[in-house]
Amino acid sequence: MAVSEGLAIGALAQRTGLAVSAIRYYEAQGLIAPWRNAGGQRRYQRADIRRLSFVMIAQQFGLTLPEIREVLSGLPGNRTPTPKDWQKISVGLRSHLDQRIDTLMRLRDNLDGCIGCGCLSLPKCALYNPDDRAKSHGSGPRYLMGDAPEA
Amino acid sequence: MAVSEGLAIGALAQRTGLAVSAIRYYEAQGLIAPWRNAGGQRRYQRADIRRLSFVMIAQQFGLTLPEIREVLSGLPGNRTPTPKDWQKISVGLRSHLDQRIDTLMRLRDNLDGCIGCGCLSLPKCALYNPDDRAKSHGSGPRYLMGDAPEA
DNA sequence: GTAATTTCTAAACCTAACTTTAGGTCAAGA
DNA sequence: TCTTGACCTAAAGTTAGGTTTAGAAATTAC
Repeated sequence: MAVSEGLAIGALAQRTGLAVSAIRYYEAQGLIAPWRNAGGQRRYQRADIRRLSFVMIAQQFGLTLPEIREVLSGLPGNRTPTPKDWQKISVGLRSHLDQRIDTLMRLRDNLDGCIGCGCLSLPKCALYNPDDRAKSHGSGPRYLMGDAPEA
Repeated sequence: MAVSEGLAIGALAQRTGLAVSAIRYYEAQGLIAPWRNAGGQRRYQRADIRRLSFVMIAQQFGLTLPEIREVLSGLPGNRTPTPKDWQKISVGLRSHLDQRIDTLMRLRDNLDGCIGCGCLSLPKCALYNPDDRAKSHGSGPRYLMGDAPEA
């Protein structure tokens, strides 16, 4: 009944649509930091709903959890973030997204060229060296093109 | 010295830039089918260089290995694929790529709206329900939005 | 006051796309 | 022929992003 006992993890899960296990996992990854009540259970602020929403959106944009943590570190630590604060860090997302779109459009253009010439033969094909490393740490052949482990 | 003893796996690896282990893995996934020489070693056709190139390119486009296998099944099985054959299956890639670009552009537009309003609060935010399931089986919260396991 | 929920931690499991390791076989050059 | 380097298989390890399980403690509901 107290105004500010905070949300239990289950309640936060319901509000965000995330699984309880996912929320705990995000905490382990440093994306969210609840406090503990007397019994050792996690309690969250209402602002954390928004924080997790941001995490989910950033994921749709293709950011990894470490990247999202980085972006979130742009929020003030000493007070509840304002809409202005959120807008500020959202701008970073926008440029990330722009880059991804650029990359894909470049790939598409190259593919158009290749459909025309039927090449697809290495190393002549332009598709083969789209000169961006955007995909470098995703899936796909792990050590392709200079991304090899040391030694 | 025979004209057609085929490429050993190491040679194919060098031509494509793939790791030997990756090529064996692709075989296990049904993406490529070498024959065996008398000693049981894998031998490849020169056309397989192009086949693996296609695999790598399709991966950059975001296709999974099963999807790539599916696309490759559009090639003739009884003869070496011609440039025309490659062009034919490349068209499918083009539409896949178009979809991905569309999705991202839609996300970007929504983000622009959200930067304006500072919302990011569920479930009002448009970013939250970009009404496409493109991301559904990628990474991210696994059972988000109706993608739950049975029972 | 007790039963039913929630929550807790730690550790194991999951998928995709590979790599690494271990123990042995094949092939090519001197 | 002998030796080195390439190749073989099967199984285990890796990373990201979580989920599942097990056993115990806290909370809530009646």
